[in-house]
Amino acid sequence: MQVTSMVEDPELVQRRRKEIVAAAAELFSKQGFYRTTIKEIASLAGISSGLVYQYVREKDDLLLLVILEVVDAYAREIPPALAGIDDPIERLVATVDAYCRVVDKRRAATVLAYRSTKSLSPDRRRFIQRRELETNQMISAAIADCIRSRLVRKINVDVLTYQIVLIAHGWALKSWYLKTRLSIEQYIRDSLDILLGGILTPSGRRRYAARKSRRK
Amino acid sequence: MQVTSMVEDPELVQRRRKEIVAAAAELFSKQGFYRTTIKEIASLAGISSGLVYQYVREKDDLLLLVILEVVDAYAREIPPALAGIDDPIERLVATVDAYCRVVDKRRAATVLAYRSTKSLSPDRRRFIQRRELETNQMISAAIADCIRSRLVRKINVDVLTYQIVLIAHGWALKSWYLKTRLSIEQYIRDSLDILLGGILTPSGRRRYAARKSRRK
DNA sequence: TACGATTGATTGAATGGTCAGTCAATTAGG
DNA sequence: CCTAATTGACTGACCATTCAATCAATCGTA
Repeated sequence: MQVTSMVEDPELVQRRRKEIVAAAAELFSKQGFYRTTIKEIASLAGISSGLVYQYVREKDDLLLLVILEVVDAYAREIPPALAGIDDPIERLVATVDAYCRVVDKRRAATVLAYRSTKSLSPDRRRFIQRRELETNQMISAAIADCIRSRLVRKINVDVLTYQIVLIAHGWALKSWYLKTRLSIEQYIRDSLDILLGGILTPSGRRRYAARKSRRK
Repeated sequence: MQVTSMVEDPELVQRRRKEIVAAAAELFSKQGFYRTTIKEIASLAGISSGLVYQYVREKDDLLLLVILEVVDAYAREIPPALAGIDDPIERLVATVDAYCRVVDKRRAATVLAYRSTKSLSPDRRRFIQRRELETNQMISAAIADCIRSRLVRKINVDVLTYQIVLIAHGWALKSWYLKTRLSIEQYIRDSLDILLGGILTPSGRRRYAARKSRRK
């Protein structure tokens, strides 16, 4: 599970790993995991191919480290964005905003995570998924808060949480289209407008309510 | 761009390709593109490895055919679900419902499409993206209809379209979590409830409106 | 009808290239 | 000098792709 290194000096291990993982992230994002060779990674990191294996046991380790980087960035960068915000709605908005911005900063890596999580060993995949759930937990908490204060009605928290996660990830996954039409600011604004403003007009609401009672 | 075959008889080509692509889809979904060998595909399809190359020029062709299958399924199966539905809201609901169900039937293949589209040549990737846009067009049309009839307010159609696409795809992408907690029927119902019912309570709406005017 | 010739499908062994991972030799710094 | 870090040539496996050989079906002709 843990990735082990042959080198003793922990400071050196940290520095070198950072360089290697950065190089790996760049190449994996651009070319994909399987099309990237250790030689390429090493040369981009400015070291020899053999040295990589002093800091990592196998190529798969690099994939784990790269994906972990992304997932941790989410967990690391969202909380500070909420600091000092009390109103539940404001917190929810800030969460969505922060999540989208973290993803925006790491679009390529986010897409990589989607492409490659399945290439991890089952153990490691589960490990990443657990981390992902921890991030989602922050979103769920913000939603639950809103419900507790009666600002949001009792919708399915899991489903809304994933809608938000997917809105954020969607900015990376579909950036080939979205980026040609919107800035991240507009995307966040319009997404929140749909989510919080609701989409129906008063007459739409009447129609929808009628439909619902008909279905009963 | 087109995938060519060495075999003359078009009937045979169609039958064999169907077998080969089905085998490829199954193995690519389970093991990923790069971990799957032509030998495995051939033996699952009940033929020799050499024969595969009579129906396909290279391994990459198989990936294109497999992904095309999925994307086409969307375009093929959504329209019939809308037949005879006139009310714009009902059409929108039916579109979301149909899309989610198509994805549900092809969860593994949908995930595969996300994992592997980047492994296609740029030309082929663009080709698939164009197909995807055609599918999205159906969703956008349903939304635009609702707006035209004043049942939905003037939200950003592109953004809402992608929210819906991602809700549908999300069922496949996050099925490792969602499937343990919901059935597809519940997922569709709860997603629509959030989307159409809106999430805010009256007091939430007041709060949100106040926030918006403050921002101006 | 019979049977050699032709065509096209099919097989699977052989080829060639690629790369992950290893290790003996070299370097640097303490 | 030691010792840990570093190099890069090397190895062994693996696998996409090719191709010579086989097989089955159909055709043409007597």
